[in-house]
Amino acid sequence: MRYSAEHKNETRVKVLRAAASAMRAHGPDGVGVADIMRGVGLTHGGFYAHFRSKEDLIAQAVTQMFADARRRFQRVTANLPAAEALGTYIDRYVSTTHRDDAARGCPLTSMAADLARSGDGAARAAFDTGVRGILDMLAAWLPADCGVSARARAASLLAEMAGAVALARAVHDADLSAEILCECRAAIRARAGLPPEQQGLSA
Amino acid sequence: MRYSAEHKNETRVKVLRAAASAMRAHGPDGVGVADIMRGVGLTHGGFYAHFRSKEDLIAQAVTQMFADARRRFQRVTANLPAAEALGTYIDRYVSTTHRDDAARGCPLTSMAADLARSGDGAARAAFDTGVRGILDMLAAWLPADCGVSARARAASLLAEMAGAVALARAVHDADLSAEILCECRAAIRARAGLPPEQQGLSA
DNA sequence: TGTACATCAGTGAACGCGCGTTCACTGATGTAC
DNA sequence: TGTACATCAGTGAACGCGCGTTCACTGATGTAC
Repeated sequence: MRYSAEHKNETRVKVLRAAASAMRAHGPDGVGVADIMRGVGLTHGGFYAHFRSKEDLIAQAVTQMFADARRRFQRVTANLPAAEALGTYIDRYVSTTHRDDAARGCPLTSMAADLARSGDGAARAAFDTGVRGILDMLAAWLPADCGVSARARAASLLAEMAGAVALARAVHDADLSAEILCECRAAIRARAGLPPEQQGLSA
Repeated sequence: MRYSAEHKNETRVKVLRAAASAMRAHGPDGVGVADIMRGVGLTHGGFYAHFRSKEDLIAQAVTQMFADARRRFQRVTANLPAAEALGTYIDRYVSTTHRDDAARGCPLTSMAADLARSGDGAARAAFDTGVRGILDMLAAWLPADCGVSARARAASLLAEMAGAVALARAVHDADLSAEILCECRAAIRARAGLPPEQQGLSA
């Protein structure tokens, strides 16, 4: 069946979004081409009308993941002043919600190890671009402090955020996992110059 | 050929060590049973004389990884006072050496994402034990500060250490990777109450 | 002490299985006349 | 306007391949007599 040009692009984007979600949840090697196509209501054979290979898909999906995460976040922080946007970002990042929803979360936490082991230059380049984007965003919200540049503080805060969520996901014990998130969130807020979270909002 | 009881155990430990290295470098799904056995000079069929399944091997290898990392570290910090041991731990952890040698490094950075996706209860329990061990070790070196418990500070510092190395490994650009390690190491040392590193030691 | 047998770590061929990829085919739609 | 043809997204069977696992077998050594 012949389809319009817009139809083809719509399908491509649907496959890309499905891949970006599934790969964040299960890793790039944890999802098959057939799984992704089935999730979009197609069969695996059609995949190669849109992507040269699975490697090509992974590289494009990495860009898609950062775009997804950024869009979701900007929907919440539009027009907030710097301190509030930063506080919102930290609280949403270092949360049980983010921990439990890797499919829609930040690629840093879910994809870093897979990409570190991968020889796929395009995917890694896309990852670098994504990391720089987040660092720039954080640095723009942060004033320099005690002679440490905003950029340096951004790198340090981002590392703790990503590490906290990665650890909280890996740890099986619910109390230990919650403890890690809670302590890290408090430390990160303090380091970012934000007031402590209000008590009583969480159980 | 019949072998002595010690021989069997020696083989088991050799397989376990080889698995612990290879899995940290390539992920548990990135190494095959046959690869590991070949690395020890045996064929794949003999594997099942030592382990019930690959899942069983992974769980035991996780324990082995933490033991390996701990032994390597204790060799360097034996009998050091707390502040020096802590400083040594941080400097070694957040380093290009550790970044470039995942096979002999901390399982937190290399295995967290894989275990988070895994349904293997035994492996995850072993990981929890390992995380608690590192947290206890760090907490013992850290005094409480500003009403924040040593344990809470340990969790926060460990998250940044693990996150920094994970990011530095994933990022492809050498400058960005080095920048992340350098800034995070400085921030972590400062937060741990240690003096800044001496300049001039690194190029 | 010497002999016959049992044991069992290790071998290597074989098995299902799922994966990424290929390919001949389909058929609705765009295009040329 | 109507007709013949070309296009190409999508189908589904088939392919090689590597993986985890099984299994009949080997043969040096421990054990029973």
